[in-house]
Amino acid sequence: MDLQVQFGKRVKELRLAKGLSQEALALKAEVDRTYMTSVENGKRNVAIQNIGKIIAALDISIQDFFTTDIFEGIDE
Amino acid sequence: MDLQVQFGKRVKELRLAKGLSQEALALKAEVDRTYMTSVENGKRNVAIQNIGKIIAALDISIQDFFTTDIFEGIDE
DNA sequence: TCCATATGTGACTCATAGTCCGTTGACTTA
DNA sequence: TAAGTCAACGGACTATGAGTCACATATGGA
Repeated sequence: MDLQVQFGKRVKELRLAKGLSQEALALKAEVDRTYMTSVENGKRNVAIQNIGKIIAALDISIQDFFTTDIFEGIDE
Repeated sequence: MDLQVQFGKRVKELRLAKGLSQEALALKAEVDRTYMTSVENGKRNVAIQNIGKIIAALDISIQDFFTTDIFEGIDE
């Protein structure tokens, strides 16, 4: 599985756990709603600045964000 | 401190620990030599695909890469 | 049925990610 | 004095990510 796909899955997982809509999270992260949609669906090769914004909006540390089975076994 | 700066520091730290030159790591990660320099110096807003390539070239898991004090306290 | 909320998609512009050519300076070894 | 390795930088270039929009779809409630 592609890393950008894994990233999207993780974002969606954490967003749903917080009971937020894509739009609410996008607002908090200061990105466009449709951009957030494509990130969650693994369509975007997100750059690290936006990764930081999104993780911060999820109220989780970088460490905790990446510490999950989703990121086991990167194909690349 | 900026996330892309923290990322660069972490890459450099792990690269030196492995005794690799920037060029050797760049070759392994399949990115440009000059690009690796600017990444380590926090000048690049690296996209997640290249983050994956670089971390893989460092022979470390995503989890372990981000589990370090360097990533404590993101300003964003 | 109508309306609001939530999500997804294709296309677009523009800034920049990333490559490839080279140079320079610091350091090391011969 | 070379001659080599390494890190950093720069200019020019191409590929692609950032950011936005119109529009579509699905759902649930009044």
